[in-house]
Amino acid sequence: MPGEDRGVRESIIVAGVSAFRRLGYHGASVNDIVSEAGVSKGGFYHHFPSKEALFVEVMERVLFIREEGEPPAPGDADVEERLRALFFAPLSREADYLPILFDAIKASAVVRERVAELFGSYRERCEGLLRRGQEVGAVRERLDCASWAFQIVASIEGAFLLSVVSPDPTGSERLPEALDKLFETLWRVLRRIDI
Amino acid sequence: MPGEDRGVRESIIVAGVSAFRRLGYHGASVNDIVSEAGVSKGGFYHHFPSKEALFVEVMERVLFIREEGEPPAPGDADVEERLRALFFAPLSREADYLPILFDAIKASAVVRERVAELFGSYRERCEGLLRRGQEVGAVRERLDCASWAFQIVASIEGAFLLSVVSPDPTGSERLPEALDKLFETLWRVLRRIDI
Amino acid sequence: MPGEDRGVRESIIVAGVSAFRRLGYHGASVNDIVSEAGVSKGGFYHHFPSKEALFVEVMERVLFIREEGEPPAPGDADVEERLRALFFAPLSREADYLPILFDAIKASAVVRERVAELFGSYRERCEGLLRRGQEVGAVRERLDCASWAFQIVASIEGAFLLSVVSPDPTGSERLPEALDKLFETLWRVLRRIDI
Amino acid sequence: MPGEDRGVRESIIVAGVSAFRRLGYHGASVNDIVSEAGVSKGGFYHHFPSKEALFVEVMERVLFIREEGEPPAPGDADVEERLRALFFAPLSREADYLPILFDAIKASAVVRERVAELFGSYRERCEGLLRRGQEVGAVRERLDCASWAFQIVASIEGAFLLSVVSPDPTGSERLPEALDKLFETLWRVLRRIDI
DNA sequence: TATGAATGAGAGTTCATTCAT
DNA sequence: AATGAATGAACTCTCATTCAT
Repeated sequence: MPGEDRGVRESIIVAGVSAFRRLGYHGASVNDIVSEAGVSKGGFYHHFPSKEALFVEVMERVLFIREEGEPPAPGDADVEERLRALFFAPLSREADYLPILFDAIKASAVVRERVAELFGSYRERCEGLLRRGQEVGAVRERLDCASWAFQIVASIEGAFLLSVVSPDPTGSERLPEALDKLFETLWRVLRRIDI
Repeated sequence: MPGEDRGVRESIIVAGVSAFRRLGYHGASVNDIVSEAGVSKGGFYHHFPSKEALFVEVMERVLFIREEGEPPAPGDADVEERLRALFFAPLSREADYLPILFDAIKASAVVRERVAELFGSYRERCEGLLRRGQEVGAVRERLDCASWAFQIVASIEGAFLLSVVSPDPTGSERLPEALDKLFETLWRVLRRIDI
Repeated sequence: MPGEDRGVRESIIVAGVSAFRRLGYHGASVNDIVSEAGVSKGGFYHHFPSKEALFVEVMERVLFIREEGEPPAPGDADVEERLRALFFAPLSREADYLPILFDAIKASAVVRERVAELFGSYRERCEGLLRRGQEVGAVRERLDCASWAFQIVASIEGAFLLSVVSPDPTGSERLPEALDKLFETLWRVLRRIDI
Repeated sequence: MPGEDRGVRESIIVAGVSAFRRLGYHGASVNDIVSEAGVSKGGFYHHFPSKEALFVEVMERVLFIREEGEPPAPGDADVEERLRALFFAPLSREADYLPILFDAIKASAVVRERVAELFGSYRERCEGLLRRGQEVGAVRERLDCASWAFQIVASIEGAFLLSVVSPDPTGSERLPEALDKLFETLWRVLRRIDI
């Protein structure tokens, strides 16, 4: 029964998302996950070849920044809007997964590669947008797009990281606000011919 | 023999630094550490109550940004220099320890608290410096110092994080250069009355 | 459809022969076998009550020395020819199945019994042939046929065993040649009135 | 305490010998072995890196045919005696370990290599002895020593194999007697200029 | 007939920690 | 102070077999 099938897989993934979040990659045992999912151990390994494989799937689901919001804007001066959309897209993912990622990264080459890909593609999309801005005249001409793309991603990921580490709610409450300010500043810097 | 004693502790810490870096917090077993240190297991537990305790000590040593370089500047307009020093201080620490931190953070409340403290104090020092800059007139008056301090730390830590994940050397080679540009930009923004 | 039915059974057996050879009795899982056979797990258990049952069937097919080549010789002095045929018959079976047999023998009483039967019947046929040789005058009278039959079988099986274990091709290349020499010697010994 | 140390290792090996014999390589679990040895699982893995490693050690102990009984005979015509000693040496080892060996051989390359070595060295010693017999004049000159050495080992191992498989005690009771006859025959054949 | 998802006991192995010496 | 053998719970993963569909 395909519905049931998808149901079991799905419930394992959901349990995985929750268990990994609560306990970390190493802290969450397959037993934890299957008992939370209400599935037998054999069932788990019927659907996933390993705990690592489940984690990769969980990661895709939780961290992947969807491409939406970007392509439907082929216009002229909408570079700002598109950059803004890209900038705030990570806010939609589950912020507290960043440390868990790094919990897994030493244990799994696959995770390492996937994360590098993730950040790399994000950086590339930033860079592409900046270049397009230059063509259109919305971004200042003499600008090292690659280096600025790196910096943008770094600021965002760093903000996530800090908001997660800080145990007081003030820190995490500050996140959207901080990103807001960050974007305004960056945008000012980027669009001026001369700062 | 107190000299020997300190020698044993020290060699355990050194081995810990290296083993944790290579293998991560979970990946490095106490066996790995003691055999690298040339110390017996009993010796290890004589000096450290647990693996976690060693990790905290290793963390202090590797990540703690020393207060030095800051106090010797009580002058007037040297806020820029002091901010620059603070900004680049993390570069001297071992960059690849950031993911290892997150490997440990889920497994140890102590580590979690210490990391929060670490980032918190760094942010506070940034904020203090910015306020001092406002007093002296080196930083523009109307500036949310707390929020900008957050942003500065985020950019730095984010840059480290990306440089660690990216497998290509370009990414990590880019780090000092990127931080350089980041600082210049930020400083321009911070000091101008009007951007 | 009976044709299809036999086809499924057959393909399971063929896959079993191959999987057991490659991986051994314990090493070959039912999954390995059914996926090699292109059959579902349910299909497997429809045709065989257990993995052990399949192995017994595989064993029959691979190891059983067929009676053919023997009965069509009711003549007088053809004892030598018939003994020679019996002697070399095992060469036609798949030599590398001997260790796999022993892989299974501890796990299955049925296999154990069947193997004992197999070797027993071979020994009996040897013994019968020797006795017939005595009647006919082709084999020396005073000869402990039972004991010599045992010895013949031992030499053959031992040769197989060694040829399988030895990793260098010389060893296995030597097998037919060695059996040749062995037969010549034995035959000389057996047929002489006095050695 | 070195005495205690050797005691634990020893008791694990003894339990291994017994458990492997009763249950086979796959059938004997580490749990079986440690509970028979009265040792904890951790203790087992403190002394042996794996079940496979224990098996290799057990195998050495049970199957290795010690070199003794051979070197103290540098004389002239004692080739017969030395060959006889070599021939019957395997009788002192534990006969029923042969199938267990093959149970393990598919699962472990190390075991496979060690067994090949074992049989190979035995064959070489046979061959050397035959050559020495030729020099001394005790063995007929025109004799393919390599091929006969192979045949001797094959006969012995095959006899063991059969004696183990056959469930009736007659079969195993027959073993020393059969080896006796086998040796007499072989020796006659080997020493005669013309058979 | 045929499917393949589900089972769950049990496999080998790891590891932080303890403690008798 | 120092040793390293010993512990045992917990780990990830396997697999022959069952059974609802």
